[in-house]
Amino acid sequence: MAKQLTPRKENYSQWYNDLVIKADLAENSAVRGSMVVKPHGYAIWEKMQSILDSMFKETGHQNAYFPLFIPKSFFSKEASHVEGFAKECAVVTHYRLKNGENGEIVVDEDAKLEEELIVRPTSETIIWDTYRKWVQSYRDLPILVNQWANVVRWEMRTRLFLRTAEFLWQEGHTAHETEAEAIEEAERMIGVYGEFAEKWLALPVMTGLKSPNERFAGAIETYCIEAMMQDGKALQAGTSHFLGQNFAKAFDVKFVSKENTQEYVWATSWGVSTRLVGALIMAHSDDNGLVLPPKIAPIQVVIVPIFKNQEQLNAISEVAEKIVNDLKAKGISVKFDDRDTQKPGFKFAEWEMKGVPVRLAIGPRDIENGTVEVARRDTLEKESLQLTGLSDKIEHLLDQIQDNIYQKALSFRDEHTYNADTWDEFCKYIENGGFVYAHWDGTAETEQKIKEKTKATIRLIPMGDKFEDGKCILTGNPSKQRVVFAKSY
RNA sequence: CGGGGUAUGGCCCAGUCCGGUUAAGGCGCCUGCUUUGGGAGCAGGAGACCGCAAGUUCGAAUCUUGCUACCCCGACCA
Repeated sequence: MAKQLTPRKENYSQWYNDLVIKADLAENSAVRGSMVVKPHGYAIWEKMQSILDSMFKETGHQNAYFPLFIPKSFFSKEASHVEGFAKECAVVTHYRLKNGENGEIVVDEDAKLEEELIVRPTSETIIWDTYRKWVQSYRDLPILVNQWANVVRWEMRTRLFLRTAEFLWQEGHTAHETEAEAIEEAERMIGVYGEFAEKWLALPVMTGLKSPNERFAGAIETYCIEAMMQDGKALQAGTSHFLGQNFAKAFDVKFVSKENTQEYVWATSWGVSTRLVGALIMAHSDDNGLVLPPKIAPIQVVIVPIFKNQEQLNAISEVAEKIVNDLKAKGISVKFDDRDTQKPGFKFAEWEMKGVPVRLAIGPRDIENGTVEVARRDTLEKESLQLTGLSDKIEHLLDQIQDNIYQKALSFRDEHTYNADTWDEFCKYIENGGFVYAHWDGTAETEQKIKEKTKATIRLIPMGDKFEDGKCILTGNPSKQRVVFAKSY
């Protein structure tokens, strides 16, 4: 079994800390908790972006862009929203620097802004202020808009990928004529996230509702997908919120209905972030580095030539180029690593660290025999294959790897998912790490007490038909449904 | 904001208690030769005013004082 991959410094392997991402923190506290996403890490994010973006468009959404800076006054309009974010906002107070007395650069106190600007922690406020101007009639609805952006949350403690001060994400913000339509939208989008996680990231997720404690600031209902990492902890991988009319009322977004009455619009918002890259890493990696599901891997196949001299390389290149063309024709992304500055063994290790799903090695021996050595990243198995029909086999192999990675994560999750009916059982399961289905009396106080005693929180309340009478694990009060508890990131 | 810890070449770090030649080692980097089917070997080389500021001293990485930054644990959180 892979070692525990918690994002703590003592567990950072080279691949995590240096190859995929580097937290090049400046000496200065201003970039505390920010991250530098290096090219390979960013390529993974770009791939996620392009897939999600097309899924959004298939469900009728369009992209737009709203400002980075939000006037402070916008935040006073929705009470619970500001309460949720006020403690972690970066605030712009001045717009100019000047030379100080010792040749230092100092803030020019004369250049103080009349109204401070908030660097967006999320864009609800500025978007709803804008939507007010866009909506007059039911004919203007729905508004189905998504934004790809960076946001800043001045967290007291940061963790690489999982909780950085600045992160990249997408945030969808929709406005609807009816409550039912908005709820349908929120549920549709959590479904999109779930499908994306399972089919593309090979990441099994549970879908459900957040308890009131864990709900998004300003939301009526928060839907979420939760994934299990290799240490048994839960990671919230995406959320979708039904916002009711809270923001419409706060920002006065009204429309004239078919019946000629003034109505407030119904809203949703939904988002996923670069945290998904962290999820991918922590769910699938092993001691040799990343294990990328083929569908999300920026490079799916790498070809490493083994040669002693230029003539050998030339002969190998000829074969390799044909393979490259065949694979590209099938839409498979492939890299021929013909660097002469590194040895083959080094390249094997390096591409494994980067998680490339399939590696082909071609040496003089293969040239003679008309073969290549095929190595798969997920199982580290190697076999020698004939050149004829190779690209079909690789195409098939990529599918197999995708499926195997998913199945492995799924059985891991199943093996670490329990039903608990007594408090002792509950504590034991939580202690060992994993998801625990248990009865809860539905009160915030009980949830809080359980958190204090065990560090476990309610990750989600399952939706649908899994109702069952029982007694709360802590208080013994009646409960109609089991909820999922786990320790989380 | 509470509690604990750390700061020495690009990276990991020894040395600090008990002050004393040129600040040690490993990784990485550069050059040459030999190598190349799982992270090469040997030889040579470059690279550090020891976090910042003051103080004590003939002499400070080491002792004193102040400051700053970062890390870990908690509250907060995608």
